[in-house]
Amino acid sequence: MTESQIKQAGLKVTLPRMKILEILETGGEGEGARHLRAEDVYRILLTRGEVVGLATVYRVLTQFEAAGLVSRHNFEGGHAFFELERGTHHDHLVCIKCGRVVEFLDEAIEERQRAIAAEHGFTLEDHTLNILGLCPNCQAGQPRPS
Amino acid sequence: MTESQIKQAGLKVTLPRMKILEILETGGEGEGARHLRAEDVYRILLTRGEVVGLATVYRVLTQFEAAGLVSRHNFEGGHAFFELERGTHHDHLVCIKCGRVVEFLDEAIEERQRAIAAEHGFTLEDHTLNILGLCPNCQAGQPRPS
DNA sequence: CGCTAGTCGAGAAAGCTTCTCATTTACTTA
DNA sequence: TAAGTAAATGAGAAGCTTTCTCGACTAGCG
Ligand SMILES: [Mn+2]
Ligand SMILES: [Mn+2]
Ligand SMILES: [Zn+2]
Ligand SMILES: [Zn+2]
Repeated sequence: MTESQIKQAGLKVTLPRMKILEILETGGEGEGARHLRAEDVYRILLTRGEVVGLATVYRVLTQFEAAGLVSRHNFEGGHAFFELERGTHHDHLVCIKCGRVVEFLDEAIEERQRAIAAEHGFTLEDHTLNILGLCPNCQAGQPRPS
Repeated sequence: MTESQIKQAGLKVTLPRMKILEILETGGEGEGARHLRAEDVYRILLTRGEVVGLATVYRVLTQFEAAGLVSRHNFEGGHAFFELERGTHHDHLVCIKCGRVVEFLDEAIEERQRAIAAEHGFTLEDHTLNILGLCPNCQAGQPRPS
């Protein structure tokens, strides 16, 4: 339940926080867009007539990240994407044309990374792997912006 | 030789371009810092008393990238890093404390990525893999900013 | 040497993100 | 339920990296 997640994070249960968490859960509109920019979250709130400041969206997303509720990704292009943390690590396949994101997990790659960090005497804290290419739609005709 | 590289790219051989290329080659000062931000390149130029505009640094780095002379990386934290292109692809192990960068190439990982893109019907255009952790120095006592 | 397209530097501007601060709100206590 | 208080909010200013604009300058060519 969303309320308890916020409480657990040591944060007050406020309307903006609940709305933002709900948008991250449902992906906003019909689309199940799991990876949203702060601007996307803000725009969805506006569409619904909710009055939440953009500064609050950034602030809350950053707090949720610190609390482990969401994770932040820096795909190519500068702006950060946020997604609800589901406890299971995964990496991303990103379409460079329409932005579609497919998630995957490959244990062989994970294992090689652990080995590589160890070989160089590094501790392994985190990693980011993004595979960039064209999705099936975009290889064919018109991209459906999905 | 640096001049011919610039010419080959279809660019005029100008002083700012040669200086910037030279900095990317030598890493600026004594340190062989192979991964530099635009700001770093600009600061090294200033240190040497060279008068080159920051806009020119960004413009030239972008041109070099388009020409295949340098590659651009977006490690965590927003700003881009540039390094001289040596023709051989590699990924990066980055120290989250001192910023030290170690390069590596793992054919098993490369192969798995090709397979994953194919499984999902994506073409494989590019990928970025950054392993984040603490380097040996930073695990021990004081980090030497190397 | 002179032409011209390409390039430069400086400052303005853009675009994303964070900060400031007066006002409002959630939670605690009575 | 009514205060009291610390936390949170919203609007706009500000910060930062990167890009754009434009008048001045220059490399490359004949
Ligand atoms: Mn994801
Ligand atoms: Mn490198
Ligand atoms: Zn696509
Ligand atoms: Zn280190």
